[in-house]
Amino acid sequence: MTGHATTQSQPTTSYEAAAAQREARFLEALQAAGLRLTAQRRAICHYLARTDAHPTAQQIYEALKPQFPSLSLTTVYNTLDVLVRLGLVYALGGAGDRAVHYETNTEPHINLACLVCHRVIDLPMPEVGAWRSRVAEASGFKILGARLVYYGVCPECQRQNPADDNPPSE
Amino acid sequence: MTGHATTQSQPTTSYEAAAAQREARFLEALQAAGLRLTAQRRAICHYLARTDAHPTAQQIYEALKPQFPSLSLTTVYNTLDVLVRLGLVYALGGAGDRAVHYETNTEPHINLACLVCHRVIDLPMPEVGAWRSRVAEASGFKILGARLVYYGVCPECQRQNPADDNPPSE
DNA sequence: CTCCAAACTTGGAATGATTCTAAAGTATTT
DNA sequence: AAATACTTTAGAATCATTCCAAGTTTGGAG
Ligand SMILES: [Mn+2]
Ligand SMILES: [Mn+2]
Ligand SMILES: [Zn+2]
Ligand SMILES: [Zn+2]
Repeated sequence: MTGHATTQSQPTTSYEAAAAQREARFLEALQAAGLRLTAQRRAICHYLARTDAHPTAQQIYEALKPQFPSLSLTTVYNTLDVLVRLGLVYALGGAGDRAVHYETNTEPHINLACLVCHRVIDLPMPEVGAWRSRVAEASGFKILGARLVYYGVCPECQRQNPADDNPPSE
Repeated sequence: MTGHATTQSQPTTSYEAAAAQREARFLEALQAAGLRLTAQRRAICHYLARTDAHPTAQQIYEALKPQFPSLSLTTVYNTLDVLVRLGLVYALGGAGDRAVHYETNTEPHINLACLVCHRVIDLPMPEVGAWRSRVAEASGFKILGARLVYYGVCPECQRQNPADDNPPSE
């Protein structure tokens, strides 16, 4: 949408277009699953469609609370559960903190979790695309999501703790 | 060891030989890290070197408790932390239960976690071997472990709950 | 061999993310 | 409008994991 394409679609616009599309996919899937599109669910999908930060339930809650004071953390958990069960969002597990980080980027990639600063970044990796179906076929599993994560210490944190050779474990 | 090789090493023997070798690697690494080889750590390494079941801390504790009544769950956690920090064991995260499952198989493979029965099985995948270093190089991360997991429903659990389309999420 | 300090283990208490529950709110259907 | 089916919400309950203080064990110095 908004595809003026004067010379090239502006970064901002193209980003928002992609986000909107992703959000629409979420909402359609919820609807298709027979669920209602409540304001809470919309807000959460809106947020998820626009982050690449692998947030925790708590982070989503805090981000939305100001604009949506009645929102409850339980609803965030419930909605994430639904989205994970529909395979729209992946549950990645902890990153040094004890909270589950969620992932909305279903493009083939590997995640890198820093056990020190608890950030998770993406590393594109097209080869990964082939695995899912291969794994499903080879195992007979009904696959709902993936957790493709390498964990360790990011470059920044390595610089800040050159001596410390003992970061937390999970 | 025990390499009689009458005609071929017996399955049992070869399995035990591999396990013993893996255990030795654990113990050597602990020692190399300047840590003491206590009876508790030995017991835990012995157990880990011989399972392919991706156990939780609690499961390890319960398995060892009868033979080692004084063992404490805290020690199991502490030892797992050490092993994870040394990169000898990987922390895989939950499998439908809320507990972290640990992994001792450092051969390149993908894990499949069943969200219903909470079992995790291995799927060999040699290609995976190349990533770790590739990922490290591309990102600058110091990598300590991996969590290469697809989660869903195993064939057995699919059979038992044919109708149920809604397994738990994490 | 004896003694000391450092390294370890242990049981119990504390933490805190996630789950559960019951009550109240909202949409949908009759 | 009333009944019904879904949802949200606040607060309590869980329970895996972490923290802590105290008691043990270990390796080495003397
Ligand atoms: Mn990602
Ligand atoms: Mn495995
Ligand atoms: Zn970091
Ligand atoms: Zn199963």
